[in-house]
Amino acid sequence: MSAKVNIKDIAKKTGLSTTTVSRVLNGKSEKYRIAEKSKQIIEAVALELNYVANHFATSLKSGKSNTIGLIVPSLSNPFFANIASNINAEVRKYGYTTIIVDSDENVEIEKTVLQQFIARNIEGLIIIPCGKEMEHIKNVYYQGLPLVLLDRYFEELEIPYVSTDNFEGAYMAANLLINHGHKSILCIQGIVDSTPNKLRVKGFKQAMKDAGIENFKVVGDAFSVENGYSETKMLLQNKVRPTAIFTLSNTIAMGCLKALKEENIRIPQDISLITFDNHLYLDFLATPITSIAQPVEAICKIALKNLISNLNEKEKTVKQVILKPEIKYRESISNIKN
Amino acid sequence: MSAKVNIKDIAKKTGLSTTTVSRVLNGKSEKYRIAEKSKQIIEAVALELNYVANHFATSLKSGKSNTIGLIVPSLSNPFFANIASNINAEVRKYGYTTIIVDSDENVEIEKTVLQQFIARNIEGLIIIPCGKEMEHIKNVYYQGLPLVLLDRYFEELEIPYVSTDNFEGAYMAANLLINHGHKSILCIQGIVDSTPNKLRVKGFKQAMKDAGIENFKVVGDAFSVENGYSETKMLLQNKVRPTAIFTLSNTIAMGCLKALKEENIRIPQDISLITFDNHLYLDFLATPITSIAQPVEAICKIALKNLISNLNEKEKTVKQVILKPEIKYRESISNIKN
DNA sequence: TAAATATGCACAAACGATTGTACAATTCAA
DNA sequence: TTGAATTGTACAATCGTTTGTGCATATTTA
Repeated sequence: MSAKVNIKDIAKKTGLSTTTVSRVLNGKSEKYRIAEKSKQIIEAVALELNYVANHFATSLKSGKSNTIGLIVPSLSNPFFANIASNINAEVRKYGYTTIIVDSDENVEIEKTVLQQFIARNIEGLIIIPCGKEMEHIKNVYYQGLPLVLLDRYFEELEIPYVSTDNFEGAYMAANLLINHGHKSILCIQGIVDSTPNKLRVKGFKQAMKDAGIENFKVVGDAFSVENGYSETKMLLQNKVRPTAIFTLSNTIAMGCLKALKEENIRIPQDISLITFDNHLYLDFLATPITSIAQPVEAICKIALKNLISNLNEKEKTVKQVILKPEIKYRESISNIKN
Repeated sequence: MSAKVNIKDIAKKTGLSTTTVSRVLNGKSEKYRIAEKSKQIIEAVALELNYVANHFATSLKSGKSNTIGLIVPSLSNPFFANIASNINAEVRKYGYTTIIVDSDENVEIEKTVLQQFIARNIEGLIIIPCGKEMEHIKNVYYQGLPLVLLDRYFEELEIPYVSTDNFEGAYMAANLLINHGHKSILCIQGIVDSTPNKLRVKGFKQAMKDAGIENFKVVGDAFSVENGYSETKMLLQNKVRPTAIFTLSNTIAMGCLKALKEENIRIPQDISLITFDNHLYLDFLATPITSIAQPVEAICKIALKNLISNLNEKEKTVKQVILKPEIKYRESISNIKN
């Protein structure tokens, strides 16, 4: 990188002091009564030399970074990628810059990134945690860093979050199956210890219980395509199969689909399927898959509004928001009533 | 944010100087013969106070940021999200941190982000440009910032890039259609001025020409779902329809699919379809869509290897790499020969 | 015309970390 | 016992900005 121009270079070239240069370049020429002529000269030279203020120096001095950090567990998951895209656009509206990092569903990476973010003086943090540990997040929160959890949160903490009503969503999904006469259902779950997963499983079980159904199973352990695939494969080894599957994420559904296809199991004739998370492609599948859609845009907007308001005020208002999911009715559930 | 601990706090608490603290914390205690006892005390206190070095100060002093910037046009496009995820993981292996930013297919945002990256002293840049302008990218490149273009590049410049053989890919795709007897083909393109688009269109046209077919059209103007949708909708207004469609990206294909479905056009019975870009879900569609797969992982790995080698050496070696695409044969093309 | 006010700008300290060098204290050799 | 060598640490400058304050010079007022 060729030597970058700094404020000193401009000062030298214009014959003015760095003070004056700085003031002009920060739009404070009025306040400090810099002569119009000086102002123009400085601006011209800055333009000519292609000056860009060193962010480190600025931030070091001001303590402000104008940056919001975003940690997502995996950008290759369209659900999270979509969130990242939304957050990115929304953050820009507020005049901040987003730094997005992918933690790869790895708590250690998550911790490291958190440290880096702190070292970079981020002003606010939006995080979709891996979900296995919370100590490090709790720490930075109590140290005063404004943050909002997205999607995955920790029920027992007072940290702000915006998420979907996972219990309700799962309950709705299970109920839909039940209402179509399904009495033997398999639920393929994601990360066992994560709150959304726990609540989804809880909602699922509650629906089963309320309907007096005991023939159900919950398997799996990751929000991944592989997990959906292998669990479905294993399922299909058995002679006795459930009549319906409920996958707790779009990635799991994708893996499930793959396994079903390999074994030539048709949806919904041979088995019914419903999944958490919506996506455009679900409409175009061999059988469009009924899904529980999370209000992603609203989640992002609210999270950011929440965060920004905490950024500006010294007092923190803790807001924990749960939004209602919505069923996208498609054709993957067969009615087997009687 | 409660006052962060700095090196001074540790110095005060240990009764040692900031110099000594800094040296210990940077693993230079050997070099400067810091007493083992001092070292242990400092390390203990740093741990206790939860010290994190201020990245701005460090970088300001050293001029190093240990950061690679990545600009993608849209994270909601799975193709780019996937690249981001790959790059992120790959960069970590080299000990750097990735900062990902979404330019929203907006050149102005791209320019702004570039400035911010420079202000943040990024050491290397990977960029998938919006594709409409190149001046700003050219400038930073010639100022000495190591960078690699991904996917979209500029043929006439000597800037390094890694991309797919777009001409070849499109030629293969068109040829596949032709070999199945198609003589009336519609191509829905993306951003008209972008290199990949131009080359794909060129490959498409060349195949047509080589086969002596003149009944083809190229329409559209964006790598977006909307573009695919509206172009297909418009197409379907006509009485005379092509027998096949070639979409130049997965997003366009998605929109096309939507329109076809709305109009109850079946694939491949009523119309055949082939698309650029591969994705897992293409396998599970009503009719699995044949696609031209780009070697995403390889692209990312090579790009990064390329970038890192330029990071370490003062001399820049310009590498422009074109990788071969691959056809993923699925069931969306009907044979209408004779 | 002298005093008061306004105008335009620069000095120097500070942000937090790093580092060449200098210096005091300890140990060693003779 | 004294000078040399070794050991352990601190001083102070520096990175590029920002900013409170103060000092000239110019302008206005009476």
